[in-house]
Amino acid sequence: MRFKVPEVTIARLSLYLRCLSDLEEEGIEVISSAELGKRCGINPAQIRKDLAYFGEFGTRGVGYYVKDLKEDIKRIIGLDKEWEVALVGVGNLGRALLSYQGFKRHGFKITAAFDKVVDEERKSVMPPDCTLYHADEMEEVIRKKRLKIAIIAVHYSEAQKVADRLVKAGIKGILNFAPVRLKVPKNVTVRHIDLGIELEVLTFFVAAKR
Amino acid sequence: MRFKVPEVTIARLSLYLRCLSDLEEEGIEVISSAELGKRCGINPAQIRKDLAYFGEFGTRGVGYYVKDLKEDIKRIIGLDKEWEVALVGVGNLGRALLSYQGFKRHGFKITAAFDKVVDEERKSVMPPDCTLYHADEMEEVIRKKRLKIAIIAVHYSEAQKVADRLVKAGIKGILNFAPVRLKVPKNVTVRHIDLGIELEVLTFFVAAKR
DNA sequence: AGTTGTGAACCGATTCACAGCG
DNA sequence: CGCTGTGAATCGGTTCACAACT
Repeated sequence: MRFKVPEVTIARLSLYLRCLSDLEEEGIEVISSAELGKRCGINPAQIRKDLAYFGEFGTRGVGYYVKDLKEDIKRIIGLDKEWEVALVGVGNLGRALLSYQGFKRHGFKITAAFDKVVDEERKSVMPPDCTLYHADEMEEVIRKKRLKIAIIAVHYSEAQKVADRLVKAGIKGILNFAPVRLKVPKNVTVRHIDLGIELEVLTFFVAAKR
Repeated sequence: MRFKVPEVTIARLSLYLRCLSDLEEEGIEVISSAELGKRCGINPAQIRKDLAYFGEFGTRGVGYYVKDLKEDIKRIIGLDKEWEVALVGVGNLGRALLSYQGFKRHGFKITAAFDKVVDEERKSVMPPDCTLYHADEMEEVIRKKRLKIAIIAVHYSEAQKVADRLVKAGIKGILNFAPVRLKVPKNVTVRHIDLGIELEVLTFFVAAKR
């Protein structure tokens, strides 16, 4: 890609990808940006601009070939191979993530989980391809397995420390569920999922409507 | 408030709130926007602008009184009272949310959970103040309890139907974990948490760095 | 004719820079 | 003097509108 691509563009590509999968299942082979836009609630010009960051994928006068565009977007995002992911923190949230079936569909697999406690209960919730390690082994396992993406699901008081260790071990992308803004080098990407903030935003708009 | 407030502003207020709580615990009584900005990684002018939507809270030449500002922001967001929340879907994710302790700290309490299946296993994971109802009772319970905020944690194929029912029952704010963009009337606020998209954004930026 | 790809216009949010005030 | 509050400048992303192309 020639220029800096905004994160929202990638988020939308991911959205288009899902929509294209649906279209494929419905047996639709060609789609215009106008129609795709209607389906996923995005302005058609926006769709064309998003794709333009990466090349030309459409046929003028026709539209986009669903199957081709789907493959192209997969390749752009980097979903043409499976990604192994590390999970740090096997509490309630961690367990929910471990049993979340959606990951596989997207080509992600949690292959290593870390916790300060390694007991039978936790071991029993591990899916087939995932091993539970003690937190002390984090750097070693991540290096050995060459993992690049990690999910932080620990208490917020630990999150920054965990992030520092992950980065040192070679992790380049972090999905953080702890309610703290992690500080990481710029060559590492972080996405924050903060339930508190989400709920408070809702609260404000609900409370305002009166 | 005089004008339309962007959602990001509220998200940041929520962030400031946390930071102010920390400051309070540390015994710091006054803080400048510059210092607060450094702490939570936000430009100081941004902080002042965000607050300016709602009034004047600082003292020129001094800064902001931590305790006062904290209370003011709480009041602005609508956190001066406790919010009862409905949860739809008691699968893995739903259970994780039920046991998530962070809600209380923010003044949220899940008081009603709904699922198509009402069994002993599910009942056993209910926290003290929360009752499990059959999905059929959704509208009735929400109306009776006057709930305004709901969390959707059902399969994506059900999510839009659930949303429609919630809106009809009087819900004004929805936190949606299902990977579909919900269509709701404009007087209803939706926040989407989409793990697939988050991971794919990470993937892109990680894959790009090579 | 129909739809893409894209420069130009637009819009909203962020940052700057300073006047205003304690 | 120092820091807030804010108008003006800037930036980045979205939408428009049309030329280019099939």
